[in-house]
Amino acid sequence: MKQSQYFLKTTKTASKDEVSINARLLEQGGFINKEMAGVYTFLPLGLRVLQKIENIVREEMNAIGANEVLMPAMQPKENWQATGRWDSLDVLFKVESQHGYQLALGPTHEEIVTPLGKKIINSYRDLPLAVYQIQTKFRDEARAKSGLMRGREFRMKDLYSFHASEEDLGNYYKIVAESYKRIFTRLGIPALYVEASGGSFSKFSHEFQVETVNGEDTVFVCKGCNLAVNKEIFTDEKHCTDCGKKDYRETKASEVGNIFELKNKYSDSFELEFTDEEGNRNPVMMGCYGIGPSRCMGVVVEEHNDDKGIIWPKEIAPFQVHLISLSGNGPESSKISSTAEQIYTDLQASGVEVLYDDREEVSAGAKFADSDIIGIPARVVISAKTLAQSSAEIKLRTSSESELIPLTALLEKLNNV
RNA sequence: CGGGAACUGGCUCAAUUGGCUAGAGCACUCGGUUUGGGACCGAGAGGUUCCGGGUUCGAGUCCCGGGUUCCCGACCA
Repeated sequence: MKQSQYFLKTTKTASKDEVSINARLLEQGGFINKEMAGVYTFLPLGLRVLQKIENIVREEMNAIGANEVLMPAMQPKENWQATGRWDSLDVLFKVESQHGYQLALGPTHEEIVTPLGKKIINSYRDLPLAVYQIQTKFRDEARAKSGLMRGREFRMKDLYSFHASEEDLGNYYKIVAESYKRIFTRLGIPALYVEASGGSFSKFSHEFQVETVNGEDTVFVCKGCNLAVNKEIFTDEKHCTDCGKKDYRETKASEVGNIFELKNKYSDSFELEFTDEEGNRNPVMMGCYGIGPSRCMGVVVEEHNDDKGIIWPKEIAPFQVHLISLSGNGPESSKISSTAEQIYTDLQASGVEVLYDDREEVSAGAKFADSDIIGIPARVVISAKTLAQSSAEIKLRTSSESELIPLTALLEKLNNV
């Protein structure tokens, strides 16, 4: 992508009353634009990151046998009344149609997926099953805060599983937990596995929490095995569920995922049952499992930055290479431009994702500053200096050192950054 | 939803005790110069000072009501 044609504008200064790092850097870098408190546009650069995160989640969900679906954001009031949550869920957005009926904007999808399960599930032979979606959710938060960390409209991957027994549910729950650990590691935000309350869903649940100084949660981490406990259910007398020790360290963390054993809670509301081997009707055992990709994006920025900007982990960076041409107006100007152009073409042909800063009339310093805040892993500079040695300069965003690479070796080098 | 703070051009901020035609930097347009860390010179465009009332000869500034945003708390399926 040529930067001169990209829907992108960085700014030197962040909005004065934004405090959170992710909001400041993502807005300054031209990744997102705030429309209202807790509601953002994902600009091209930000959308690329979001889609990479979602694709990692998608890959891992597919790998554990879950089927992708897409359920509606607009949901019938009756379904929410059936579970009692039309009145009890305080963050539910209720929409009044001009034609006189009401509906809900989905904050989660038990009210859709459970009746949906009735269309597919009749027999124990139909079980187990798992479906997931990656979708925009709506929650009428009393207080949206901290950029992408708590929005009123946000992206969520929600997975629902259906089982013939609690035991089978428990087994799948563990499979999902392992899948989640892989996901967060791939995103560059390895997460703690945390015992927590289940809220209105279940007595207990497990959260995935990323240790970060600005975290909104407090967790206690077992020094023996690293299993953690959320402050909300922690007591001094508690022995670790996993290793039995009673030695913890306290830390701040941000929640990026949460998994629940719903069991028959929602099956009962919608009479989702199956016939077992003996011909008896039993409620389907359900689990639900959530990850917020947009929130994850915020947490990644909170964790991966320096005083100059964002430092994207390679796997979710919007581009792998930021190619910068410092063509200037000198005698070498056109040669520099044409060399950079050729490198850009070659990189694209070999499948490297490259953002090419081909802008003329922009100073070197401004281009470097932009490159730093955008945070692409590898920066490649073509200038009169580098061409004098038939080379390009490579600098990794994580490093302060740069390296001259002969143009003849550049492509191979960049295919392996 | 309780408490605190803020709101002036696209962005960041000025504006004395209530006083003249509301200023500057960034960004933008034109001309020139410049090209390895957010260059420089000149010219230009850009304003319902969040909204509505009130006090006053006079309100960006004071008072009342409302809105929005950020922060703390509550909440967090």
